[in-house]
Amino acid sequence: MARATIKSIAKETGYSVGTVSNALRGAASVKSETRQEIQAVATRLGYRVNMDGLKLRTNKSYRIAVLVSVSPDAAEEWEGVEFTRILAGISAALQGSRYEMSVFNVADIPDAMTTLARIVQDGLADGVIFSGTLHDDPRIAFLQQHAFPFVTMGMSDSKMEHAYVDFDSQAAAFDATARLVRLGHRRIALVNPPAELIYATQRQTGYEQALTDGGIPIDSALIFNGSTTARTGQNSFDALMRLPDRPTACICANEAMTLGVLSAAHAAGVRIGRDLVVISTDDLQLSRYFVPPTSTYYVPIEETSRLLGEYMLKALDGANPSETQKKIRATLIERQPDTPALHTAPTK
Amino acid sequence: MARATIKSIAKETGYSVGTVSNALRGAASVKSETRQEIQAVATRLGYRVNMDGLKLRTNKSYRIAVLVSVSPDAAEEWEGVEFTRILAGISAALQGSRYEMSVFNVADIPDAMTTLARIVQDGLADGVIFSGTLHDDPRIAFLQQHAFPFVTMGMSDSKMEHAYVDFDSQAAAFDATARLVRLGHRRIALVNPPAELIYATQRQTGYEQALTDGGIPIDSALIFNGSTTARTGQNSFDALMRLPDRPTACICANEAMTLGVLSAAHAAGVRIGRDLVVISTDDLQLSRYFVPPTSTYYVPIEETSRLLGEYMLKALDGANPSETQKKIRATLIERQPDTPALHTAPTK
DNA sequence: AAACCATATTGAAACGTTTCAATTAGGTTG
DNA sequence: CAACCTAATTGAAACGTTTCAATATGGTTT
Repeated sequence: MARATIKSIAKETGYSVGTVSNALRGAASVKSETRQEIQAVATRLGYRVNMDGLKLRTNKSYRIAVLVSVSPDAAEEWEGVEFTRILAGISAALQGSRYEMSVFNVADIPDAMTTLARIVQDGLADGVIFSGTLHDDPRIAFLQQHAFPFVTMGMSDSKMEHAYVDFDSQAAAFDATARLVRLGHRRIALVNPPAELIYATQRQTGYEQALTDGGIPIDSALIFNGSTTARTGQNSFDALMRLPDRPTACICANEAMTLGVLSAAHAAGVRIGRDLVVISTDDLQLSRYFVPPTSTYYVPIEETSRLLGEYMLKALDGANPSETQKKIRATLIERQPDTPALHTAPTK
Repeated sequence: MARATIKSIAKETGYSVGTVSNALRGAASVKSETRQEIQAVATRLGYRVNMDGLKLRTNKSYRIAVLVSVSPDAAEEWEGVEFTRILAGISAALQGSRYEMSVFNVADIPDAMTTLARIVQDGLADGVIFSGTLHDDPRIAFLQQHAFPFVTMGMSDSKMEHAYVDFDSQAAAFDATARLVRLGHRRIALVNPPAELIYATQRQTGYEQALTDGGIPIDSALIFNGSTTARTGQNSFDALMRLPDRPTACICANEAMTLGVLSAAHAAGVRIGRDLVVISTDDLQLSRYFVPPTSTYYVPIEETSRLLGEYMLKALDGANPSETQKKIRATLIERQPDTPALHTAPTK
């Protein structure tokens, strides 16, 4: 039993293929009784549009490209990003639309650029979603220049407005820092993503603002940038321990970095929660299983990525950028007792 | 400048579309000079086949469905599976072929079954890849019944041969257990995935065999099954501690479970490496950052998943199942000193 | 009753590809 | 030279869809 097509419905109902096509798309030119009759037959026969025919005719791809970065240099490392959940959220949002999600693995920014060029030129997709926005992001510039629809995870510094879903990293960093300051900490380290990332700057801004509000001078020796891996956390901790005036607290950007800090602290015999208070941002709710568990600012990743998909559909529908922008606040989950700063810094 | 098509190449070369089509596919019926001439023009014009036209004509989808399980009940948990790397491996293998990878999110087995039904009936894909094979796996039965090509990550107990890539879980569990037995451990716990998974059985078989070889009785109170999450590790540890005769070692199935055990041990004041030796299997190389780091049997996940893609292509090419089956050995990475079993079990 | 209008439907072309029967050209055999 | 064979190429149909000019139908206005 072959799949029902417009042609088979035409034969069944006696109308022409043109009418059936128009009826199925709910065109006003078709008399409403006719439309209902045709639609009834269509559902009876279990008609589902053949996207290949549709795409061929319309020259649209009905595809949303999702750029997923798999950096080979971090192959031996874990970057703490659960892309599965992001993809799940996006495809959930696309459910019911004619669009489907298509995953494009990219290694780095140049690779992303060539991929985007292919997508735009060869019409591989009708829209793009990607994350990790940079300062002067070349991907955004390219897509805007070609008037190609896209949604980013993370906002940008582009002059031109565009669709995005962002975490309020600045607010989270501010809150975390202010909280530590209130507890009496004056030497607070920031373990941050690479500086070219917009949200690294956002975090640093929030951090510095809270310090300034608390009358604490900013010390660049306490700020670290690196890939969001455990190794970076480890390296940062080791560097911190070499400082003459050691920090009593540390704010990490994600679970992987936190894990690295805890790991290095354990190796160095530094007691987390007493000698060093660690607080981080968290998508996977993993920090509750750390030794010891750490307090985190939690962001619901799946819900967030559903928004990515929804905004993509809106953008393809020609929506105004202002309707497709959202900043999501993280919520604090406390797992460590509010430990005040100790007066004496730990000695190795 | 529109994209080159067979038609435009026909016009350019003076041959008919039929000849061009045959030439581009390297058909022997086309004279070799003609073929070369046409192919030269094709590359000059940057011709790339339009898959929509191709698919419409051939009624093939040129698509490989990858079933990715995103269980909503584990939404708040981390299952320790890095699907990003799996997808990257598969799409790397598909690179250069005409096939593309398509991600299908499924919540559970029934959901997977309806998804598979749609894939098979509506021709959504030409082949399927999925992981987590079960005893009497209904997915495998369904696909075999419909003679639909597929490759599994993990072998099955199906009577009919099929393509798979598997880790040698049994060997890894055997080695791990035997190693602990050599160190004098006699009470060894096994923290295992749900029993319906084939590899849970494989692990248990290896474990029991090593115990039997060492003359140690098998105690079912030391065997735990549950989702591969940190919570399961935590729960297992708590149950272990309630036993009158506590274990001195524990073998975990993945990083997430290991993390849960470490976390619970920390909470209970049990010293890992002294009171309890933990060893696990590991895909992400994450265990080296645990507190304390744990020894693991490591499986290179990206390379493994590239095989999944390669076998899929072979299977679509009608390859014999025997050419598309592989069992991969894990390699031991030691991170804890070889701690012998203590005589006195820890008291809480 | 002729002319016009609005509404509903039709028919055919087009998107890019493969496939296959039919055709052509050239060579070999009887 | 007629008949046949082989090799190379052509032409057209088909896949499922949209789109749009053309047509048909019936009603209203002049």
